Amino acid sequence: MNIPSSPSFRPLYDQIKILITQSLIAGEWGPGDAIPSEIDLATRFKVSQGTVRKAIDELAAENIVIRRQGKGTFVASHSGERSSTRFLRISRDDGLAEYPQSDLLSVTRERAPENTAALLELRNGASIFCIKRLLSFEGKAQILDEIHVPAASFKGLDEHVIRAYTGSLYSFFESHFGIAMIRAEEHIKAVLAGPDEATHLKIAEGIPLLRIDRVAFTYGDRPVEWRRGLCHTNQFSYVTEMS
Amino acid sequence: MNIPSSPSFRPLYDQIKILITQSLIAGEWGPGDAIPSEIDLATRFKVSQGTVRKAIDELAAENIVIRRQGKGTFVASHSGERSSTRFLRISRDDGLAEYPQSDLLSVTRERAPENTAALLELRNGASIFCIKRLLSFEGKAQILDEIHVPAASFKGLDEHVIRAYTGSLYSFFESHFGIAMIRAEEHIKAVLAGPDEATHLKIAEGIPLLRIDRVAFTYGDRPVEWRRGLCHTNQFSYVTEMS
DNA sequence: TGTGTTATATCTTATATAAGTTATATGTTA
DNA sequence: TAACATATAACTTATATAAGATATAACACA
Repeated sequence: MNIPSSPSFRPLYDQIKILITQSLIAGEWGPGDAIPSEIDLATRFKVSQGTVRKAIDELAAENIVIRRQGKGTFVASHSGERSSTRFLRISRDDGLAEYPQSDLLSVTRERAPENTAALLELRNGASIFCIKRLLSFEGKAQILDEIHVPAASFKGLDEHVIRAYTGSLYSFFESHFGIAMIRAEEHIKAVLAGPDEATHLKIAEGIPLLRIDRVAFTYGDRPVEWRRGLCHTNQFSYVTEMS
Repeated sequence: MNIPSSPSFRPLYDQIKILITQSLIAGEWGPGDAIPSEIDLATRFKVSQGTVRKAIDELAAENIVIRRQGKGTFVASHSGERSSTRFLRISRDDGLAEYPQSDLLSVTRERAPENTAALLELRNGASIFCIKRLLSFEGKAQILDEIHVPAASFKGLDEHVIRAYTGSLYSFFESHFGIAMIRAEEHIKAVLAGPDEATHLKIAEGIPLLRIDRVAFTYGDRPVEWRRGLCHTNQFSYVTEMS
């Protein structure tokens, strides 16, 4: 029990939310799975259905779970048609965002420099994987990505397993490593294409690009990926909404 | 009443939400005002407090109203410390986002070209105001803005009234024209500084800039502003979050 | 192929208690 | 008396429970 007004006071529904999140962390239910019904959870946690409901409502608002009337509540996943573009904010100026073609350039194992280690909350020099890839829309290269993940959490990752997988990278992370990305922060700047970008994106040096830095988090706000994307925005835009 | 399963079926709380929104459109309560208490609204709309609560919950989630325990529920406003940076996604690489200094360059009355008219849902050639300004952080010019609003909704806008106002532009729009911005969509590209940008931002031509196109909406998803910002991202980033 | 059953989330109402805010009344003290 | 502190009351939203009706989906079975 919790004493109201005590410094550590949390409403019941918030405690339930934490308990559900802990089960997600523990892997009791994986991405795509149905979690127990509201009534079952209410029984399990010895609270009313309404309290469970409020907890699930908040998790649904954060896109951690998906509610489907009549079916149940499911752990959010990056697999599936709609989910694959959930974290992809680049779309064609004229129309809709289709998932791009991904071409793997390299997968290397490296030691995390200070900056990367700090962002991923690792110690300096921790082992990380660095994935380089090229995203193309309709055959035209648009985004050059450099993706860093802690090796400890992605054991067994190499070029072959990535190539063998068809689908988005986050969907791959889910199915092979049980790591679900639920939130990301991006910092965007405008930069000029250097020799490397020019080669891969088949553009001239000095063309302006978006440099999109992202830190992605899994359950419990644990950072598990840092990436830098260089994006050619000739016929594409980075789209976002605010309120 | 509403027949469930009919094509136009809306849950009660959603209908209440629409009614509250209509009162906002009608100006029954302006930005910063308290709306009636949940119990008062429940009486007025002849539904239970819980239903009103759910409607207000959603409006609060959309940042249309702000709930304050013990005080009441207030119409969201761009006035005030925290609110002024609500739509400002540019922040210093090292730290927090302070509200920048604004230097007005010009205010002109123009005829909306096709593109602008479409975005603002006006007829071609409709009268619009065009505001040009420069935003500076700590004395350093960073963003060159070109802002377009329909003249019909912003009667009496001119250089003098803008200059006379201290505070954010959206706060000004609220207090002088009763127009509250509640949502915005942005499309971002990387471009090169041209002569005009170079002059105002005090940079060389060819420096990469973010080009941020925004359409902002008021109650009922009515577009009332289109702006293009050109932003120098040497020491600043465009920051965004997704989930 | 239907048709009913069951399980799920969703919606609506009702009630009660907790907790934050403000104004007012009531002291208490200088 | 005047200034200040404290208690109380009245209002607000926030939290929690309960119960019933409805919408949607899946499945068993005739």
